[in-house]
Amino acid sequence: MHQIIIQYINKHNIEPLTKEEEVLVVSSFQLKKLRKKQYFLQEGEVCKYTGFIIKGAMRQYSVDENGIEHILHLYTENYWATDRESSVMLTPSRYNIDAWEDTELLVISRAEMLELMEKIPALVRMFQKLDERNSIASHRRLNSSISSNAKERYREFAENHPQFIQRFPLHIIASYLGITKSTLSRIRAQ
Amino acid sequence: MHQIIIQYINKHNIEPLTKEEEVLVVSSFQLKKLRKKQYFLQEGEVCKYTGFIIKGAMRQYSVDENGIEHILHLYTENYWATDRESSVMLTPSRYNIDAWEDTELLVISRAEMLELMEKIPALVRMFQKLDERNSIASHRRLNSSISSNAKERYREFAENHPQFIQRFPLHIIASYLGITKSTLSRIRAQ
DNA sequence: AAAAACTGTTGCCTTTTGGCAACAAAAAAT
DNA sequence: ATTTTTTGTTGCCAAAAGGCAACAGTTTTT
Repeated sequence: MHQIIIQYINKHNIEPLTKEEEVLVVSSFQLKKLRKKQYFLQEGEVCKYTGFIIKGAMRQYSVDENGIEHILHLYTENYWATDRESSVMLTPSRYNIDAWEDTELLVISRAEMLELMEKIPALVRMFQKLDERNSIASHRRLNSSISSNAKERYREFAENHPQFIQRFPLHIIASYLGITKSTLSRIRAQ
Repeated sequence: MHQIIIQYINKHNIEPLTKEEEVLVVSSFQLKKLRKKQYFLQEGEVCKYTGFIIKGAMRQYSVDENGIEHILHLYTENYWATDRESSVMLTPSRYNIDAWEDTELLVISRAEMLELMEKIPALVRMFQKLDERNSIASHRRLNSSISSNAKERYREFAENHPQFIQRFPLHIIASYLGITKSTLSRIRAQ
């Protein structure tokens, strides 16, 4: 179980972790299991943990004043689930994160993560690379959002995230793209 | 001139830079002046440099197949201008970055930046903080983009970026928000 | 096995935004 | 000082997407 995250860290570094570092990592993360629909984070809470998904699927969303859910992030295996803003600034989150399927993740608090990063530079390098990659992905998503119509956005999404198409229903994907499920259905039919 | 970036780095660290580190920083960045409308980066080029803006304003945009510009980022003093994707992956950029006003920036290549970061941990910490802050800002912008209508997006933009309202005309801001200037004008009149 | 919940599609009407053009005022360039 | 360019607004019409509801098929739950 914890081997998965060791392999994941090693994949983002040239030198593999030492045995001591592996022991540190394993002892710092706790395995958490969520049932489908169970919350990892509810709006109004301060986000205290980051979770690395071993198995399953999750979603992060906000709910507007009309009760409509707006999905910002979808997660499957090897994704890190958190609300960074709440975690860093210690403010109540405006987001919810819950399990779309039964899900297993390795969870760590921010304080422990910071300690771990002090002790394991490979972890720091890994997160630097993830930040870089996420920054690039965000940038592309933003470009798509302001310069493409709904049909183009769906096409790009399908190209870039075929795995999400298989794991999530169309109304979830529609929300992630900022459109309604009936609009998405019509777009697919064109 | 270079003092500004020294102060900026120090602001993001607890301990100030040593004299040796300051000398290293100063000798690694070159001052570059751009006239209004002059490119920092043109689409199709690999982005070789990052620029820290000392004075002026810039914008980053893509141009669609109909020749319409879509603005992704606006920059003023203390912002870092670059196309990270092109820079990291060495691919031709799909974006343009140009000066909206006469602009002065301190410029460094990626290779030199990586060397400098090896030598100056404070720089690494600064960029980690910037990545964190940018990630949070991106997240908020994305949330706004998919869950708010144009009027709400403009209101949030005006609250969060009053300085941009003063430096950029409404058609630039409209494009940044993903709407047309006539729509923005109507929204403002409501 | 049956009932309930979920998913995806489609019809019809409304709302939001886009497209285009014209205009006036302000700012910039000459 | 004059001309040119830029900016912001507004009218009118078109297009894209939303809202709502209903339906059929599939999946999940009991």
